Amino acid sequence: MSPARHESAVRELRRHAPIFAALGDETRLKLVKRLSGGSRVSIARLTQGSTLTRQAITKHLRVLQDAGLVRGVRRGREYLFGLEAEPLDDARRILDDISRQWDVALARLKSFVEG
Amino acid sequence: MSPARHESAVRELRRHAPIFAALGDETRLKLVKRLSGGSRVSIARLTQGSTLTRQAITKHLRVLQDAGLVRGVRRGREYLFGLEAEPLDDARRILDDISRQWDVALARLKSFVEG
DNA sequence: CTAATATGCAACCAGGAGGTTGCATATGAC
DNA sequence: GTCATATGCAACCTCCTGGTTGCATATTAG
Repeated sequence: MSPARHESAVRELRRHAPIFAALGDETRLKLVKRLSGGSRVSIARLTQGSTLTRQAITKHLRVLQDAGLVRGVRRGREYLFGLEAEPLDDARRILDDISRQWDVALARLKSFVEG
Repeated sequence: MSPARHESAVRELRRHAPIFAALGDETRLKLVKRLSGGSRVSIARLTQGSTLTRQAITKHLRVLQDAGLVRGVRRGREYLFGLEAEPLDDARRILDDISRQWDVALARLKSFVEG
């Protein structure tokens, strides 16, 4: 792996850590899951059924939006939030990379032990 | 989807949010990536090359360990840390589920628009 | 117009996160 | 045995997070 590639990997981690951080809260994870159904939902509706305040939900949505996981559009007096797939895919790719590297390492160890 | 299945999904989110939270820090993400190479590394060696203190790294490792992402074993005066694949796979599964649900929703929308 | 609804903004609060320093202790090397 | 190395523990600090309440504002409904 070239030095250039290694640097880009580090930059990649820096870019992606906030995505995981945004997902690292139960409330936000629930919101993401809810929005993965495809519909755009208002803050008021997202608050319904939660024990939290509307403002708390609003803050969580802002965190998700800052991480790019969600995007809100105004419609009349409402603000509708919908999922954004791209950062989710980025996060998946990171985890896949790590798991892949891990599997390779295990395979190498196994072949070393056996051979 | 039965109520029972829905409840288990909520419990699943509660269990998995801490994994994402643990990954949601650049330093910890770097540590995980480093350990995905397969070797067990001591705290001292993990600290080398970082601008942070050994104690800071130790704290991060503890967070990762609490999330189950990493496990440490004592060897002599050292404490060697290695990756644990299972929670990583759990996190991947969650992301896959969400992406899958999202794709289904998009497909449904598309077929609706197209007729 | 008036009332209800949906959101925005700001202040405030408690607790946790991330980091440091200092000192103690266990283990390995010579 | 002595010294260097690797780690543990505790106190402390600052800043951010997650949450609240209160009030202001915009928009839709009747």
